Amino acid sequence: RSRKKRKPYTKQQIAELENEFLLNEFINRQKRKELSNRLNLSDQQVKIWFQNRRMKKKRVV
Amino acid sequence: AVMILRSRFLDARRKRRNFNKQATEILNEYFYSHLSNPYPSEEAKEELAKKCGITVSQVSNWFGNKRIRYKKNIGKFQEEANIYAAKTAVTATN
DNA sequence: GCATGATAAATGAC
DNA sequence: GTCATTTATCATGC
Repeated sequence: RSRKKRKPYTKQQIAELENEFLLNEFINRQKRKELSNRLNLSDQQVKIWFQNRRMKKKRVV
Repeated sequence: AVMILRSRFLDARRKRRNFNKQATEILNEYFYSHLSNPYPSEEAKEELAKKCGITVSQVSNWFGNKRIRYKKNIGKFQEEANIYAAKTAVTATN
């Protein structure tokens, strides 16, 4: 099983993800599904993005 | 558009500055003397950070970059590896 | 022009 | 879920 190549997201995708992150840092399945569908990202990608985003927030000291 | 420019401007952490030669020496010494397992523990990272005058995160970044770039092109680092191998060999005999 | 440090996707341990 | 990583990409130094 080969590793998926890292692909940077577009400004539009990031903007919408950030906007949702402001509303709630933990996204539920429902919103995750609708958001991933709208942004042409997989459900898994949105989930991972929120995880990484929470780590990033913590990292800023 | 303004937000994009602002976010990039605020991303000052990316304003990179090279480490001084002494810090690089210390990091390379550790890396090449632990080449079989170049994963310093949290305590080792803190010690390296203190010696080098950088943060623990910067130590982690350095090892992350070093591991992948070494693995990707061992030949390019061969000379460097020999230098530090000899250096640690000398200190070991003393 | 690449070397280098930092950050952004993606994986895996736990 | 967190979190240390791997990997590609970005931004800067020189």
